[in-house]
Amino acid sequence: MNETEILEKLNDRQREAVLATDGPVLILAGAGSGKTRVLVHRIAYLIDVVGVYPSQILAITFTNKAADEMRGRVDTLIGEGAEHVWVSTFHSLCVRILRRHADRIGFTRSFSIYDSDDQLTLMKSVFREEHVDAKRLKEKAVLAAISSAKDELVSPEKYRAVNRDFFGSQVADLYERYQRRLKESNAMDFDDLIVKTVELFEQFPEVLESYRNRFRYLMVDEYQDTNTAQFRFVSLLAGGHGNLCVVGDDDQSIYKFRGANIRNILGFEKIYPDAAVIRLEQNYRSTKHILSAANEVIRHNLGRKEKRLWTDHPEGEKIAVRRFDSSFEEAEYVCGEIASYIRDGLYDYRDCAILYRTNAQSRLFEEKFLMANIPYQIVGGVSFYSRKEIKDLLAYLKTIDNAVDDLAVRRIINVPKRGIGATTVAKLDDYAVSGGMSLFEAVCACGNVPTISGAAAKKVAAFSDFIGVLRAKAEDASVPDVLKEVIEQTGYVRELEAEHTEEADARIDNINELVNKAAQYQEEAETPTLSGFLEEVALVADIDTVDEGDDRVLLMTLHSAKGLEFPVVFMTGMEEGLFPSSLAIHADRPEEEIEEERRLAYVGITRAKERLTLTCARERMVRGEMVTSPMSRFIREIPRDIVDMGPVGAPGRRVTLPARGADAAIRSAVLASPSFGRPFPGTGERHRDSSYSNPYAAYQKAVRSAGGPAAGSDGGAASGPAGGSAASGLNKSGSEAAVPAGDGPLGYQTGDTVRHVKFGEGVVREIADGKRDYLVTVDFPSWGVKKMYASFANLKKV
DNA sequence: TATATAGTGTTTTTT
DNA sequence: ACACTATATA
Repeated sequence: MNETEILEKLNDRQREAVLATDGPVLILAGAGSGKTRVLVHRIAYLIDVVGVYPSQILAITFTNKAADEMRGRVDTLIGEGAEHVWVSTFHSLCVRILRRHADRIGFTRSFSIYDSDDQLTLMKSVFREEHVDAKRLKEKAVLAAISSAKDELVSPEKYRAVNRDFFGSQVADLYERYQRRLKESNAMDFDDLIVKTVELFEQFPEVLESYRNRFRYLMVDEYQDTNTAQFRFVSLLAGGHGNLCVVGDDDQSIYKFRGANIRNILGFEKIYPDAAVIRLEQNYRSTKHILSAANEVIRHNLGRKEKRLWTDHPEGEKIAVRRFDSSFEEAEYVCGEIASYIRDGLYDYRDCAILYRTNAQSRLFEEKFLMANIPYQIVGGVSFYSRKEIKDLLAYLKTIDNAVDDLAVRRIINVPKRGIGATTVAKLDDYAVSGGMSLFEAVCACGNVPTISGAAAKKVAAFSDFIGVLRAKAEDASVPDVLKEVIEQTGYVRELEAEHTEEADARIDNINELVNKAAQYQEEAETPTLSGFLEEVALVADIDTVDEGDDRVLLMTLHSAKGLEFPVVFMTGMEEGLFPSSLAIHADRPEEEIEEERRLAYVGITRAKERLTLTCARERMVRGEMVTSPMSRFIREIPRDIVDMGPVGAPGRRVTLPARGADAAIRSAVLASPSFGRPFPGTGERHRDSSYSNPYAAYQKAVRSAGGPAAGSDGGAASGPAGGSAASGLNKSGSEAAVPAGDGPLGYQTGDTVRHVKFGEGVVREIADGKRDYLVTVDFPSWGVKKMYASFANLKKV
């Protein structure tokens, strides 16, 4: 491409950003201002006009998803040679560097990467070793302190020097011990990946020099979220040539809890006085109303770089604000709205996203979506890789790959049960510690351990032989083959198959999925290795696995939503105490914390392209307790003239009707009904009903593993609210709700065979007349008995 | 050594 | 509400 072609599709500011190739550049990119576009065009310009080799360009992102997207767009725009541009996340880039030079800092190239579960396990072990009473000091609190220290590049020694109080010196001890254990296990935690790379660069200038020569042009995305360690890493790399282009938006800095240092972006010009500063303020994503809401909310923050996003898009719909009596009604409303969008052909499921502050909030929506048969995907929460069966199998791979990974060995030494109990393991452990060896070395030498009896020793020896066989196999087998061998030889799946429970079946599905991932890795990796696979597995975030092609509603936290956009966004749980979180409200320095929450609100609002709905509930269950909350201040910060308060009343009054999908007659009928304006009938009962929540858990597993509510499920949905006593309050269709029971409005009745879009044909068992909708029980031969609301199920008589 | 049970504490957000 | 831990028991 020539210069004109690259520049013609950009606005003035964007063009400026592309043309500022050399020296430090700060691009303040407001939400939706086309920053990825700028970065990709900048790369094209560097290669095609400036003549930089693709391999000399490095772009760093925070998530694999962002990296993949940029990779794809670079490939499309540039074509030939584009594959040599480095596009990577901080963490995977650091792993690549560390593997190459691991021996210099006392590790081998097959070092393990510990996730937060592993960290906790290790810290618990350190507590035991140090005889620390877990009642006095929490493992998680210590890990948090250590993590913050690492974010700030504070070593155990330095930590000790700075924190002289009791807690401080205790943590310093544990920090030191923890690091030693990691090193003995040839393992690093997430934070170490950055810290160790910085150490490598600082201790071995020639290594740093080689990377400085290699990467002549650096670009860092989401710069507002870099912590001190990442900042140092970037500064070191850019140190020679100074060609460092950072892109960020201080208003979207939402990772302070993870050590993100907003000063990195606010002070960029101080650190690099000759930096070119470019502001991208034209928004290409949202309507005028949505943008105004975002601008008005974020305006309440002090100490930000003044900017005001604008757009030439139409005004669009006003911001819908809906307040409900309970969180159940809130979920029902959102569900009903989405159903009506689909019914009216306005949007697809994939156009809609539900955002919330905490992962726990997803449950309510999930229940409603299951009932309504709406396809959905939850991002975050329990990760695929943190499931027991997956962690077990990965621990086998780690044991094969990195024999000194004590944590992995300990995890599988008696999985499946082979009669090596806690006592034997403790003896092996003692022997290992006294002999200064790893646990697995002790296992191999168990014949020499005097305290272990003959019978136990035999079992331990069998285990070490077993690993030996697997290791031999791993020498020349592919990753999926090694994994399959482990599954076969351990009988892991056979054992699960024998259980014949839904949970076991879900676990088997997960295992198959893991084999698929291994096979995919083997296909795609340049030089596939066990370490490489384990690393890829360790560094994926849940958001990375979201497939744009699937037609489903996405549910995720506001944090996960950063960088994404959707035509329709619901921001839910907009209540004081939840969002902003009560932890922020009652923090030592509340103003600061509230500002971070406000930035989170800003991120949420700016995800919406066309429609934005903010919902809140007067009452909701929080950890088993009913909590009453006022509406979030962030709603109040939006000017009233761009807010649509709903069909009846204003926020603060009872608003429980859908804005759409109900005509005037229906509306007045519902208004007149005795249930309107009173606590939702039966919600409390329903939630206490264990038949509702328990099967749901199993159902949920099946759903998650199969990627949608339609697959892999059976009886779960059958145990909905008993007898339809608490009918769906708000459904999409007024006409169905208003007509009395009978086969007239539904077009079928008990005994009829009906067709469902997902479950196929089934026989109607029961039609219960709920308050506002019918609850239909259908027996699907291949899926089991299901209860569903008539207006959502869209059943057709056959 | 493995399992059932009662009691305990916990959560904001995540690479 | 839920998961995890310590304890008792087979």
